[in-house]
Amino acid sequence: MTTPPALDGPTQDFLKALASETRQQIMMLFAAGTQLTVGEVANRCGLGQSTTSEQLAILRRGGLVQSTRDGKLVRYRADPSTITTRLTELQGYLACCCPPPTQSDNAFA
Amino acid sequence: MTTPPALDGPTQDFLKALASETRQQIMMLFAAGTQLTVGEVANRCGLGQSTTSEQLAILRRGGLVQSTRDGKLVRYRADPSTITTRLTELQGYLACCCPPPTQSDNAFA
DNA sequence: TCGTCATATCGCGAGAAGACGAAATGATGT
DNA sequence: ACATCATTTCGTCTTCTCGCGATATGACGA
Repeated sequence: MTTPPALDGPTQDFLKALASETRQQIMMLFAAGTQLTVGEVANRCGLGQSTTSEQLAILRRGGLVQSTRDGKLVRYRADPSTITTRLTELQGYLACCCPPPTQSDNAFA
Repeated sequence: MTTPPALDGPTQDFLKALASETRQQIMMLFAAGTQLTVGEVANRCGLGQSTTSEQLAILRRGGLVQSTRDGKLVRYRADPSTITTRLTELQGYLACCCPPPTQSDNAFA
């Protein structure tokens, strides 16, 4: 009862994944459809191998990246469709906290 | 060099503010332009008074809520215009991590 | 099967975040 | 000025997160 509704699980994971500067930097590496292995990501952002693997797993849970096995490598890339979905959900959530900006957003005290 | 560009400060604060279930619940209380005092928020989500004040401060830093002094009370409410701004910035950030999708899945508002 | 390479998982220590009660600040009424 | 009420700030504790190295899993080639 003391728990008003919050966000659903997937959107939770999405926000948590994004709420880390390290993971934001990782996401930047996937600009323009770039695919990278765990090792490549680790090198480019100066993180340990295990750390990188863990952070990528968090990003995957959040729907920000996808992964594919390619032999002994695992290639990660951005997951645009899920990102768009989550972003839309987030907008919907925030929309119900925001009065419609059409008219009622007025600042007279 | 090991630090590729991340998000700017305001968007950082926005994401961090949102990445907490407690704060998400608080935001829900401000649906439809509702204004609430710190004490009211504390009661409704079963948190201590000081905790609530601190969480509201984080939400304010993130641009999610505004506050106004009204006598000895402080009334908090959602900050729709800033929310919209931050959300748009976030979309822009994520857009550059997403390959231009075949334009079939683009939910740009 | 065995060895090797890439990735994932485990265990750990350091630091940040969350919640609380107590004390400080600010505003109002007497 | 003083008392009072709402809020903020402070000190503390507990819990979670981040990064690491070490170890386990999985895939390939000899």
